[in-house]
Amino acid sequence: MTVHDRRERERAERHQLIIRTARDLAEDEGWEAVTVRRLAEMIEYSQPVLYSHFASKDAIVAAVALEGFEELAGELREAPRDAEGPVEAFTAVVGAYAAFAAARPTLYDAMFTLATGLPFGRSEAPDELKEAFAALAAPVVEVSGPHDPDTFIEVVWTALHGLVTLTRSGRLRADLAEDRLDLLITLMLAGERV
Amino acid sequence: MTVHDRRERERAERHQLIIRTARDLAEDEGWEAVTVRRLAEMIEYSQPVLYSHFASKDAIVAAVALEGFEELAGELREAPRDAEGPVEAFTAVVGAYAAFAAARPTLYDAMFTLATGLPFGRSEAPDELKEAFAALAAPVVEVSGPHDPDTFIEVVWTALHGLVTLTRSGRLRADLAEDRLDLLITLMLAGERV
DNA sequence: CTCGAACATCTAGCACCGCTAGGATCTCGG
DNA sequence: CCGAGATCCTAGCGGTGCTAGATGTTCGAG
Repeated sequence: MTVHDRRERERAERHQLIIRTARDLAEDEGWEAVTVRRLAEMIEYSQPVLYSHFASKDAIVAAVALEGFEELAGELREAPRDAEGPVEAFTAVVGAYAAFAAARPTLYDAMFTLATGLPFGRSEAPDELKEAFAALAAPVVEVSGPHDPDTFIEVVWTALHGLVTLTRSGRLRADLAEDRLDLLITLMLAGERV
Repeated sequence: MTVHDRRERERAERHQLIIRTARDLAEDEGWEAVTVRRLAEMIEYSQPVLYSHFASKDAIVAAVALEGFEELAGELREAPRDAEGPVEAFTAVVGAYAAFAAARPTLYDAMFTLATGLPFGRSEAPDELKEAFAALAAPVVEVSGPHDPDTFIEVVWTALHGLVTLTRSGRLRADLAEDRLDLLITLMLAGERV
């Protein structure tokens, strides 16, 4: 029994090692450097053992993406903690989202550009995803004003996503990211007073 | 002289044929089906001739993307033509942008997700790009209200981009795309009255 | 009119990719 | 002690983007 347990524990550790290695490598050299061969070499196992843990390479980046959603959820929950009033809470959570994307661009790519296989819509989505969305939604609906709350949160989220995505693409004036975020917040909050 | 001219003309035609074939194939079967081998087979030439026209496969999708920016610019210029007043012009151009992305998702991907090599920022950007941006910017700055016009147009564009991107990712309630667009327009216009 | 340079094109192949079949090795219960 | 099952690796398949070198074709100078 104990031997079997140790095996399972070691297997779980190796599972995590794969995810961490993939993430580290992606952050160091970009996702295009993350290949199954390279990963296998780094964890000092042959390629087939990777496939005993994950069905495909995409499943590995999906696992990294899931870690990302978990971390994002944590930071979004933390952000509005000390806020005084709904407007400040909204500003805090939106700022935290933008900060997350700016600080972990590679992870953000995995979550939104690479891991297309992850289900999102409604019920079949993983918990990590729903929790991240909920953590963003909570302070946002508080300032939805006269608008439909579900639509409002979706619009805020998509706008935020577009902002952080294009900011990093080099297609905007690079040094003015903060100004854009401030204006976006202003515009979203202006709706409250309509 | 005339022979040489004919050669050049045929070469230019083949250049266009490559771009059109890549675009058609991508629209039919997705960008992952667009390989150099497949392209070569379809235009009935060997692979190296593709490389006599384009430096890399990425350069081919960049050429498709450039076509996309040209078309987008055209539609954005056309949209506000019959508008009465700046608000209607703004609504029209924003709607045209969303309609373009919804109608040509494959092309939109080439423009914003795949063709990362295309320079955008400021001066070194291709004309097609600057014109598309300008066509969007013209009606948008008219409703920028008290905000900095340059920042306002960037925010509108990024928000719009995020909206159309995530709408197609299946991570939003699929049937409510119009509601989201309407709300986004409302929020952006609310700034005018601040 | 001829012949060598320049051009156009193709065949074949390199190094890599994701992924997997099949065999070797090790572990462990009976 | 032995056979079954788990574990892991070697080797390879069919694909990718890209290119070196050979082959044919065209054209202008002598």
